[in-house]
Amino acid sequence: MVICDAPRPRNANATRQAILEAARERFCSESYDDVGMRDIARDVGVDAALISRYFGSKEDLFVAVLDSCKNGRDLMDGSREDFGERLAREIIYGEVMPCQDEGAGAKMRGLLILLRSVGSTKAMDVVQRTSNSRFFDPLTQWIGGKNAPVRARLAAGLIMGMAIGRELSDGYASLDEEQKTEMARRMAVALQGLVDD
Amino acid sequence: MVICDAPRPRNANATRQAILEAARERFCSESYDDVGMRDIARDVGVDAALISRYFGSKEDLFVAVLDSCKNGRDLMDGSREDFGERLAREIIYGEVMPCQDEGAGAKMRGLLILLRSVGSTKAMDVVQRTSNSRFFDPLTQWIGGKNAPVRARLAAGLIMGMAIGRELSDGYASLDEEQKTEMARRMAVALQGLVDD
DNA sequence: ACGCCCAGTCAACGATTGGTGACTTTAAGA
DNA sequence: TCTTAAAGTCACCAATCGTTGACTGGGCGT
Repeated sequence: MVICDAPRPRNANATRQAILEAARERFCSESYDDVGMRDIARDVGVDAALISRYFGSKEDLFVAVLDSCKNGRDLMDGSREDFGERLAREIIYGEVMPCQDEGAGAKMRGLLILLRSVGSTKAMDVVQRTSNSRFFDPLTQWIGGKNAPVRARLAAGLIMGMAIGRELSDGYASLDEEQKTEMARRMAVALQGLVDD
Repeated sequence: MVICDAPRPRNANATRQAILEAARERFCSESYDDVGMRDIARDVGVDAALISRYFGSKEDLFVAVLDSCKNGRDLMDGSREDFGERLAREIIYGEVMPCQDEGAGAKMRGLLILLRSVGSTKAMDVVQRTSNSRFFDPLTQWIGGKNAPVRARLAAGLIMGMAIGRELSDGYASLDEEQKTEMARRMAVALQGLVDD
């Protein structure tokens, strides 16, 4: 997205970071398969070969990206009481997608990438191997209480489902403001119920 | 999956149907991108060129598959009262995936394909163009009542989210039987609440 | 029994993919 | 200023993709 015409200063560390950020941006707005090394390279203003050089393979880069983002852990910041409402607003009212750099939507990047990866067999292998320690376990611990694993998984599923639903419905464009409010309300209740219970 | 060594009788219509079924099977267990024309052809026991010949392009084949399957409409058969429970069991207890030919899981093929397509840009274009009339509208009508569009979308999102969650958690292998039961119960309640309300 | 039409095969195409090794260029230290 | 290690580029590879056009062979009508 951000192409800088000025020649980038020769700084391996900064370049590596820039690649990581560009990849993160790509991976959360397109699927694993749809993202090409050359796309990322073009975003950074660098040759694609450099990415292989720094990160090994595309799969390794993907893992590095998953490691670099917050995987929804930020969602657990803030009060427990309005978790449902906060998250529902984040999902319904467009602050989630597209993911802007360091913007409000940044919170859910890890989840978005998870979501985008559902299709690809290769990406799912990676995600499956790491999603427990990376996402479910922290969420489970944060939720706590009785049946925490079950509630955490339901909550995660709910969140992802809503994100997909939003995607499929083109941002709920066909719903009027009242319906959106109703949707946010219901979703907040459902989520909060899983946190509290 | 099903490879028949015996030479298939020369019957264009039957072959066309066989291709459609094999493609449906593939598309609901792998993503659009991961499914290759050659894979489908091998399943049927036919050359890949024949598929292009019969269906035009891969995208056209995908549309034909979406048209040919029931898109979850079967879910609306049976009583309204235990919809939540039926569906929850279907999702949690493995009758959904993998989709078997004409088996219990066949009901949700359309949804599964939807799910598998989330990643691919090309497949999503197709799905987005058609998912309203194909899926959301019938569901909305079946659900009926106040805020039907909102409730239908929430239900669809919930279902898809649970399916993804299951996928990510390798069929909830890490949950014991009691936890699975609890999960099914909670999910049934959530779904039924959306249908009834 | 012959011939024809069409179901199906085969080889190859152009494009695109991730990845590799040799090359060039830059910046920093002596 | 000269040297050198590293940063970055370039050309190319092997594999795979969907798709095409020329070809083959079997079954049906006559």
